Amino acid sequence: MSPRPAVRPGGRSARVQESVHQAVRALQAEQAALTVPLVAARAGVTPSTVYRRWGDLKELLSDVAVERLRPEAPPADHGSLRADLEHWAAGFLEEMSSGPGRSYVRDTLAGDPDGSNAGQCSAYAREQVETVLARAVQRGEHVPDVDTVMDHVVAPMMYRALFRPGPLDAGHARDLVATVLYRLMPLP
Amino acid sequence: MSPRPAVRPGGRSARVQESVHQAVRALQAEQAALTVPLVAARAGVTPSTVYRRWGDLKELLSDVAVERLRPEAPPADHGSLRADLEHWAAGFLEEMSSGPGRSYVRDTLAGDPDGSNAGQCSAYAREQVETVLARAVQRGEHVPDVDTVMDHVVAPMMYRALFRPGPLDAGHARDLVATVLYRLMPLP
DNA sequence: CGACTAACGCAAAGAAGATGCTTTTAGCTC
DNA sequence: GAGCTAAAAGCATCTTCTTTGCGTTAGTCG
Repeated sequence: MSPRPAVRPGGRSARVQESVHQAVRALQAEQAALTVPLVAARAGVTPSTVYRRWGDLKELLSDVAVERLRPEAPPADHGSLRADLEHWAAGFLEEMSSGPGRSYVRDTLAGDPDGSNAGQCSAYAREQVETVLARAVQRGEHVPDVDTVMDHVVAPMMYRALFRPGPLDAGHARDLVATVLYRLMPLP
Repeated sequence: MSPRPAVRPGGRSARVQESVHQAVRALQAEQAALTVPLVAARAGVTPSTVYRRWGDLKELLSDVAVERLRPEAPPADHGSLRADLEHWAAGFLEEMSSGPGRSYVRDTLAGDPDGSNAGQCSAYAREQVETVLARAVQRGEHVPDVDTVMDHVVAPMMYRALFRPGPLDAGHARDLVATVLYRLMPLP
């Protein structure tokens, strides 16, 4: 969340921010070296503008990364809580354990002095889970607590993505969902 | 892990590495600005030495951070699996959610291109858990799988420490342990 | 529509990072 | 344990990034 003062969000400021973010994404896509002067040049902006608004490259990367982690759509409806959760969890694990996904999460954490971007990242996942659970409630299903899902489905996947090298087993997502639904569900 | 080539671990190299690590810790303790030249000066070494061995500041910080995350002693023995796990988990949460602890974990992740330091960080926790479980087996207790504990106790705590701002509830650690022991234990 | 001010551009100064070459010294062989 | 080899550290220099003061532009509000 940190265009530093976050004031004056309209007009030129907004254009500059968008232009700079876009420049970062472009350079990342090209595997190019990533420095403030290069980003600024690509964005058609002077370096000092970037330094003044973001402080340093890490914070800029954190802002760009958290933006990329924003879900593009609510989780698909597969007709049941279990199916919804399994599909969403599989997709989440896929994204977070991919090369780019790992980078985005690490960038988010790295350039985030006050933890607000990390919080936002977690909030995105939480919203998705809440959507799935709310839908299940509408169906009359018995659902677990959001925090239970965060602790026992989201957290284990994120932990493995961050702390374990190597590709992740997709079956793991399914197992975690099954564990929550059939062993951790509060009594009806 | 990564003094770049990691070769020649004796003599001068070792002294330089220790001296540089110590300089980083000293500057961190003083809240001083942290740059390679400053660290080098404090360590009585030329900056180019640091650049050649660690590549950049982030990697150096990662190495120092993972070093600080190494447990100093095996978990205390409190006479039962539950007590051992609860105490260890409480301590772990305390450490990871403290200001410095959070920084160490973030530094570890940030300057770790190949994920080896992150892996080491996770391995430390895993060793501690294994020690607790092995002791319980010796006592004849029925114990959960290490991976189950990692997924449902360690991961949730780490997730909250990293992604949620604000202090953490110590009772949470206890709850997670109870959940694993009484709801997720594989049948005897 | 005019004053106010946040945000940007520009340029210069200061600090950090990179690199070729030399010197030291750990580790190995005989 | 003396000499050889090459890894690692020192040194000097050059490049690049970062910071900062000041003038200008352009949203915003009365």
